[in-house]
Amino acid sequence: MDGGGETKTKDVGQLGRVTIRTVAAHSGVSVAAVSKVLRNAYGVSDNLRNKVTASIDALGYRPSRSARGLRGRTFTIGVLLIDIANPFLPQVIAGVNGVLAPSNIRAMIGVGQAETQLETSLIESMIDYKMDGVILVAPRLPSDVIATFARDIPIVVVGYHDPGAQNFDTVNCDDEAGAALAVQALLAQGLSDIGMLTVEQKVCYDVSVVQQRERGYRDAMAAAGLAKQARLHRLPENFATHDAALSAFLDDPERPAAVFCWSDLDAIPLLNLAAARGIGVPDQLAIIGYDNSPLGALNLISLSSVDQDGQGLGALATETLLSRIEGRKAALHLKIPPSLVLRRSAG
Amino acid sequence: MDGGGETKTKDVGQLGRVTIRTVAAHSGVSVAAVSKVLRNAYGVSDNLRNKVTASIDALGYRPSRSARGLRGRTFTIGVLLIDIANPFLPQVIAGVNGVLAPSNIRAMIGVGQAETQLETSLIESMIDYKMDGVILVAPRLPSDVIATFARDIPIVVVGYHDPGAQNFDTVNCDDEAGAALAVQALLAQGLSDIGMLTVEQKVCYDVSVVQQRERGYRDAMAAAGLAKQARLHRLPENFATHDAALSAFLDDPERPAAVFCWSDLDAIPLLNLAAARGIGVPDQLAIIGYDNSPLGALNLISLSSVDQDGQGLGALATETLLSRIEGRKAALHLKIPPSLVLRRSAG
DNA sequence: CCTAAAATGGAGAACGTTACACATAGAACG
DNA sequence: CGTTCTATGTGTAACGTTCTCCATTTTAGG
Repeated sequence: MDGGGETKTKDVGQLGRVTIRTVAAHSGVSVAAVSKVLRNAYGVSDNLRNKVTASIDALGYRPSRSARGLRGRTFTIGVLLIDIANPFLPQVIAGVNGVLAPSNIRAMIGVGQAETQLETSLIESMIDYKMDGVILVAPRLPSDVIATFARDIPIVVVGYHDPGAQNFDTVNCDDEAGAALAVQALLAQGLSDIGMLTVEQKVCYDVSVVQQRERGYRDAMAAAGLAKQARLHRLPENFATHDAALSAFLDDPERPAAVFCWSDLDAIPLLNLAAARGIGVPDQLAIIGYDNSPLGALNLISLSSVDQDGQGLGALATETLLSRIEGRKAALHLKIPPSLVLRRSAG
Repeated sequence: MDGGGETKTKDVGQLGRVTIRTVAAHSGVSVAAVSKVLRNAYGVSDNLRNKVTASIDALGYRPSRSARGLRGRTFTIGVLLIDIANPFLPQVIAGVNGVLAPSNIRAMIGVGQAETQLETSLIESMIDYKMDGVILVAPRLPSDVIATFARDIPIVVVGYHDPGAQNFDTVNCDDEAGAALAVQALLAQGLSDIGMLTVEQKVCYDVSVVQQRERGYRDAMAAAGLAKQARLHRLPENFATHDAALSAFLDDPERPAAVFCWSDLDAIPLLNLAAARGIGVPDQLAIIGYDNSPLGALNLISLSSVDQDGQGLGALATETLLSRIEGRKAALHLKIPPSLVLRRSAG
């Protein structure tokens, strides 16, 4: 039988793709039995399992995900990223891949480029591919649109504060607490003239991390008896115009002595522009960013920043999605705590 | 009939997924006719096409990619990235997405994390999903392994110099020319004591961009009559130990007056470490990197760097893959020219 | 008008796997 | 030994679409 098996291996190799039928013939059992082994279904003897597993190994069989998608699981999850250049996102992906590595589940990533139509199209592609579930990272989609998708596929959303959602899960850093950490650190340094640089976000503002960070800033200022001094400086939505807006902020004669910036994406350019103007950081302007991106750690930049543990977020979102895929219906809304990393720009 | 069509829309919405059978019934034609319309196949009258298209729109029908994968095209291409944190890669992805945007083809990305096993597993997933083709970006896979995969799926490889490959295409920046640009710029500044910082790469060194950049450096030095002075300083393969190696390079009493660095990934930390040591850049050490990553443009860093047009690479790779998917068999090996961006670190 | 060629639309099987129903063998119990 | 229960393995249809073959209709030319 073994010799025959080897002969068949060679013949099969010339006949095209190894299918479940090939494995069944090779191990002398039915197609349904092979399928049961593959799905780890109940009602399989050890003997049969060993026979089938040996044939799978000998033939190098891999199931077709397309065929599986018609009836069962594909062992793939989709991850939709708002864009790929944000230095926070590699950490999230590392967290996702870290959880999946020991399994046969793989992550496929779509990059939405902060365009609602492309985001929608990519989610649809993931549904049409019958992926087992989807993680959305900072999507620009209204909650009811996500809920509609959630009828077709399990969904976990990261960087999206919608605690009332019932059809999908959310996993977030506690952005209010993060902003408060920044304000408190500046206060602890004797600074009280503390502004916040935020950014315009017309789409989905109510569920955005931006709104949460603004609220955290305002509440922390109020808690310190500085509610009247709290000031938001709002950058325009179009990222390409941020340098001009940051320059205007720096050149404003009423510029605060310290600033909490909504993201390292703008804190680092701010620091850079300040240096070019001879504005001393932190002496004339203390700066705290958000995300603790790796480039902020460079000595030449040395940005203080709130760390939201992107890797932890990615890992938790993945575990949450896997539990939803397994059948959980009740929505989970999870928050992880931020931390503050102090560097030269403040403290 | 129109009223009946509307009634059916509502009923179908309650019966689950809209399938090709739903569309056929709605438009009063056969399943095969609808399929012909979807595939833009020959033998479809305008009248029938209009009827079917109207039904598709009315029902919001989207074909199942799983089902399509069993027999036809899925209109999805896979992109395998070596890792996601490399600042060059967002440009590549932007190039890919730019070419695909007007079509219904979508890109799904896998992140290999420079691990051969994970890379292999992700490519297999893309094959098992019956994606139409795959772009591999700087893969750590031997040429014969890629050729084996290319028997199952159209492949274009980026950042991988294998001009003899017959079963897959390559799209690269001319890395030799890029290195030469850097050397020539330093020579033009009167510098002749020019070293190169490169990195150990045991896997696939022969096809690597590293080897090409080393060769370009050596040839340019030789062309300037400086062959004897050409020196490579090799960083270890483990990225986590690069800071220590860069520090050792900076502390070496025989440190050259200028250095061409294989990548901004190490050029920026080098610049950072030099500043921390009070080493004047470019006066005591001129530095040119490779990739022209966005952070190198920050005033606080201001790194001179070879630009390899990541976006152009991504776009060209995508177009090349699409032509291979359409049936081209002859291998293409394309190179695009680099350019040099001079900033404060050299120039 | 007739004939031949081209265009059109449909029937039905293929694609590769899963899930369900059920026949049968083996185990447990009186 | 006979009956009941449990475990195992199999047959077969479903899943949603594409592809091939071919019957019929339409078009073109004499």
